[in-house]
Amino acid sequence: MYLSRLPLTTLKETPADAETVSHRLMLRAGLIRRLASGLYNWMPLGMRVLHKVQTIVREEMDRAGALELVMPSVQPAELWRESGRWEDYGPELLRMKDRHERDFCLGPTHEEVITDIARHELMSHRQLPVNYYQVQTKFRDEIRPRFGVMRAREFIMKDAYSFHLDEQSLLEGYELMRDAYRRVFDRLGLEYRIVQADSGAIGGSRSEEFLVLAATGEDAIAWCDADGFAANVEVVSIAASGNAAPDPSHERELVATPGVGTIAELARFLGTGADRCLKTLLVKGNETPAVALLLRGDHELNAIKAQNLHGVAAPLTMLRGAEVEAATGCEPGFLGPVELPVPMHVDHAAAELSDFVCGANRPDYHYTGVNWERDVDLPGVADLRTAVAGDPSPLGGGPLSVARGIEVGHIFQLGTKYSDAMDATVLDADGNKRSMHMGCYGIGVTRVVAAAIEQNHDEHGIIWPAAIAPFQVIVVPINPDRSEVVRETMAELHDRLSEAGLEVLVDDRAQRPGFKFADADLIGIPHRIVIAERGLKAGQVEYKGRSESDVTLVPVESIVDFLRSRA
RNA sequence: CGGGGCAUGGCGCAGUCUGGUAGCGCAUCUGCUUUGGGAGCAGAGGGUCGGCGGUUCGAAUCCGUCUGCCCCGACCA
Repeated sequence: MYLSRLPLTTLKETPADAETVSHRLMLRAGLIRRLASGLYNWMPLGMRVLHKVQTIVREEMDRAGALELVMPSVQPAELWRESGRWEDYGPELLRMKDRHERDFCLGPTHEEVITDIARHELMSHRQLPVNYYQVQTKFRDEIRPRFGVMRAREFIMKDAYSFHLDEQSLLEGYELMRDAYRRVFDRLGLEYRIVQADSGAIGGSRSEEFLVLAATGEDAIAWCDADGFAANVEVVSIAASGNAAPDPSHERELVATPGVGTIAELARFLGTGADRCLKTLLVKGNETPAVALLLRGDHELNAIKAQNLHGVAAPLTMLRGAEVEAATGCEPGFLGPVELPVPMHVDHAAAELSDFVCGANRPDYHYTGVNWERDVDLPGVADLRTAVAGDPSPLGGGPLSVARGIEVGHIFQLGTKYSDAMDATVLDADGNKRSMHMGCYGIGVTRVVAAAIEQNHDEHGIIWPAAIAPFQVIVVPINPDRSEVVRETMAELHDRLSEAGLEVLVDDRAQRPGFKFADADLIGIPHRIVIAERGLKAGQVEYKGRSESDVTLVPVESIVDFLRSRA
């Protein structure tokens, strides 16, 4: 393809709103254009990348025996009522009515529809197992779309759903998908990890995430090389250290702390550490208006763990200022467990504190030198906090490391959650009706593109992994309008490389060399060939790989073989 | 949803406080020159200053209201 025929508008200036590298580069390179918040147009160059990702995904799904189909993105509400998710899914589900006032939604995922298909099409255990998949547009009305296509509202997902007679078969199907996913991400050329994960709104039992390692990732993963543990930090359980709280050495004292309402301010005000303070968080309860959660000041509450506690309403909801006052008689910022009139849970680490600091349930006052049992009964102890680097691995192999990542794939064992709710059954060999066991498996196709850029770029632009580059080779003629031999060689290389099956982009625009080099680097084509009059005198053109700094001279006639040896 | 901010040619911004004929850079078009890392000169086109309402002789600028967009935020207790 000749670049003069591709309206490529690259931007020299960085768009103001783009925060992350991938978002900036995708806009600057003309891969995407924003239509509205969280909604993006995929321009021709970006579409080529998207196609390549989709092709790899399809090839590996087909190889694993999955069957492609496509389901509507508009879905009738009845199905969602059947599964219970019309009520459960919340405002992320975009709902609408048709002209007859019937309820519909834009599909954020397709468990309901596929289960409906399965209960009509699958009757006998002899048809199982089956795995259906599609590559299709999803819509999730995110609270805050951001980072370009990384967290967009409309995005492309490959979703697959498997149906099995029993748990053993589900396990086998799950492993098959796990292997297929590994092949997909290996072929994409991405550095990733597979980690245990929370199954969230999709439901089911076991699930694992595929995370592309990148500093800008929205997820954090914890792992231990010694024992092979790896999980999303939000699901890492933290055992009690086994250390009892040291004996009290201070008397409890009421201290005036005017206006000191945060842990950071408190620690500074008292000249102590946040890890010597107790923070008291009030959340909505399901039996009482409020439940208090007590954590060490330097620790973070883990929402998933907290909402599984007895008495805590799910999803976890923090109380607002007025609600806190109604429940405790004190404004936020000065709460503590001493004589607090609400049910409480305390984290292991907080239960091991002695002589700690906490709010006095009086505005502008805290207690110091507080001790469990002596000053306040120790509430139920639980694992409430999110793991951090250095916490012990649950498998006992030593301290955990923590890194950030981008979730690009997620696989679940759903079990019979949807098949029970929607009566998706088959007859087994004995003629008995049995709910099918289900698995579901997703890859964020559009997000993969952004993740690839986060992981592969430099100060000049994108450096595409070979498998998903929009073109493999870019040919840059120097001043073609002034040199007939350059012009001829340009046309010759275009034809020869194309015939050799290479995807070639020829920059025949009437631009100066520097301009073309800058664009070639920005759009990240892996292989670059420069045609110049001076090299042609020796019958040579110049080759440079996108991530290399040195140029190689190659005879014109052997350029195809040379490129093949590099590809 | 709460808090903060922004809205002025295609993009990035100034001008708003202190009302008086709408500007800069990039991009686009034409011509000449230039030609190995985002060229120079000359000229040209393109904006009802987000919408509506108000104040005023006069509004991008002041007031009200609506809309859109961006950032931060379950961490505060």
